[in-house]
Parts: sequence; structure tokens; C-alpha cells
Amino acid sequence: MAEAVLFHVDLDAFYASVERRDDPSLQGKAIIVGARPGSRGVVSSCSYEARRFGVRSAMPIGEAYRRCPHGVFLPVRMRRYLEVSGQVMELLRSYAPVFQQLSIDEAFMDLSGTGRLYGPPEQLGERIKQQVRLGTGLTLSIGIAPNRYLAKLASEACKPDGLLRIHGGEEAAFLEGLPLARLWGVGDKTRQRLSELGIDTVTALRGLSEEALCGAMGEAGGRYLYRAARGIEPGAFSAEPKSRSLSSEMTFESDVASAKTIGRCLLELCQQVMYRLIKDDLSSNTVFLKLRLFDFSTTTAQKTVGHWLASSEELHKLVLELLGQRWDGSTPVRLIGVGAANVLSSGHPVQGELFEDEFARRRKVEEAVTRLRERMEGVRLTKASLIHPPEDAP
DNA sequence: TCTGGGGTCCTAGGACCC
DNA sequence: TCTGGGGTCCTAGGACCC
Repeated sequence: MAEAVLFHVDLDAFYASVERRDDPSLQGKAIIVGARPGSRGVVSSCSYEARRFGVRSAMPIGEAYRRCPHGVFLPVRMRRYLEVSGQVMELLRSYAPVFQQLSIDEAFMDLSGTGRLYGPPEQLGERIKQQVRLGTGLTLSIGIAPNRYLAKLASEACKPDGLLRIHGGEEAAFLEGLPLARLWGVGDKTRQRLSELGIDTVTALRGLSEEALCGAMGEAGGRYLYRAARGIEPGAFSAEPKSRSLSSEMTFESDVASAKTIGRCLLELCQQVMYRLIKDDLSSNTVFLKLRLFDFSTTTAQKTVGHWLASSEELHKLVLELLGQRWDGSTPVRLIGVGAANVLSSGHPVQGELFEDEFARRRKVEEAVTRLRERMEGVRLTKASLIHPPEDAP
């Protein structure tokens, strides 16, 4: 059987590259997309010019400013990035019978058996890169390998604007040279834990039996690492998630201890969550609250009810109950979040407490609000309690 | 340095049922 | 009387990724 051919395609410094393409005067500059300097927030994306000064994604924005004060700091324009991403993904999809988008800026393409149609994979890769460059002005990196996991590592290794193919049989040689942290799925904690076991390289990791790894890292973790170290697809990219969840959260500019302010912001988050459920025709019977306190300690609480959640008021009521269980009313709060878990597409029968027409009635009201919001884009449509100025406002 | 926002998956304990 | 084995669901926390 012919070797499987998987592409992992990854747009380089995506948000920053879109900004540069939309404003050519940014060419050659250190672009840093993310939170406003001086605020609580992080870098979402930065150009390679900025990386030379040590700026990285997820770095606190203040730290990025210290390292690169002459950088161009820009806010995130998610709508624009989604638009450009859509153009690129559409092009990629047209080549691949089996296509899996992983995130806004990366995707897998299964091109096994397309040699006769497209020629050698490396040639096809170059053609795709050129087409994307001409069509959108963006560069991307492509990893080609016999499975998705290796393809992902390959694109990572050849960034930016690269192309790298790993053939079957070359797995060991490729992995040999990689630092442990480059393995997808190995983060800080796992690296530390392995280091305590005397494991600091992929080669050393390969010296451990599957049993030993499972004993040290747990059943699933051990099996994962055993395979990852050998370039065997460890099952890292499931095609369909087991369950879905959806959430909205916000970090306060400075910590808040006012129950009134927190309650009002929670209502707004509940509205956002309910809006998204309805817009995508989804149902959920589980609500969760997330709290991060002044000291960055984080706690969550959740509750499952016997019916589908039908309105943002109901969501808000449940969330306030959870808040009562988790917050003493005076500890300063840094972040609050609200979410729905056990999310399914609607059309499932309504169960339990609420009569069907009562559920339908409430849902109709929410749907009307949703439609209004969509029509009046940019207009703030919100509950009266959110419009009044907060009593504790300056 | 002082840590966003949106997700998925795993673990472990307890409740409950057969 | 003192104890099984499994399965499923729920909950809280944590690791990891983009």
C-alpha cells in the first residue's frame, strides 16, 4: 500500500500578518496584536520582527511593551481574521477530499492517493503556498508526513514560510533532535514531571516502557507519550468532540468586590451565552460559573438541571446560586465567566420540569432578541439593569 | 513578567443503580 | 452481617492548545 500523505497547513503569525497585509506601511515592523498596553491582557499574535525582541504569544502585554517599546501595538480584529481565514480554508478544502480545520489558522488535509492528480506532495505544497500568497498576501508553512501528528510537528519545525516532508522510516531521525517541549501535548507540567524522572529528551523518553510511562503519568497520558515519542499517531486530534461547551468570560480592569457589579456583569455574560446557544440552534442543561480571585486562584461550579435552559434570566438565576456557593461576598474578584456544558444541537425532546409550551414561549422571546441583535449590529441591546450606571462607578 | 478568552480531554471521588 | 463488581452520571480541578 502506498504511504499515507497528510498535510498540516499553518498560517504564519496569522493575526499580525493580516494586519500587515491590510496596511502595507507596517511592512518590516514589529507588530504586536493583543490587549492595549497598560491593561491586563496578553499578546495574541506578533510578527517575526517582534519575536526577535523576545515577544511571544500569551505573554503579558506589559512585558511585551518593555521588551519592544517601539513595536506597533494593535487590537484584535477577530471578524477580519475570520474573513481571511475563511478564504484560505476554502482554497485548501478544494484540494483535499478529507479536510479538518483545527483552528482559525491551521488545518489538516489528507492527500493520500492524489499523486496522479496533483503530482508529488512537495510540488502540490509549493503550489498551495503560492496560491495563498497571490490570493491573500499571506505566507504559510506546510508539514507533510504519513500521519497528522508528524505533519503537525513538521510544519512547526519549518516555520515561517517553510515546507518539510517526513517520509515513513524517517520518524526516529526527525524526533531525535527535538526538545521534549516541541512534542504536541507536552506542556510545562509534563516536561517538569518527566524531568524529575530524569527524562529530558525524546530519545530518553523512548527508553521508557509503556507500562512505566502509564505508571508515572496516568493511563491516558502514558499511552499518549509512548506513541508520541515514536511518531505514531497518538490520537491527539479527534474529529468529533465528545461533548461541547460554550462560554463567555471577562477580566476586570481592576479587582471587584461589589456583589452588585458582579451580578450585573454575570447577567451580561448569561445573555451572551444564551445568544450564542440560540444563534447556533443549540440546547444545554448544564450551566457553570468560573471565578478567578485577586490571587489568581480559580474555581468553577456547575449545575445540571432536568430541562433545557430556556432564557438568560434562568441562566442568571442559576449562576447567582452558584456564586453564593463559591464566593464569600468580599474577596476581590479578578475574572468571572459563565458557560453552558452538555451542549447538543436542538431538536431533542424537551424534558422535565418545564411544560413544553412554557419552554417554547421563553425560547421565543430569546429568539426575538437574538434576531433583533443581528439586525441592529453595533446597537447595544441589553437588559435595563445593565444600562443604569453602576452605583459604585467613579 | 504577572499572567486573555475560548475551547477539549483526563482524573478522581461520590451518588446511585442493578 | 459486612461486603461485590460494574456502569453511568455528576462535579471540581488541572493540563494543554491556539
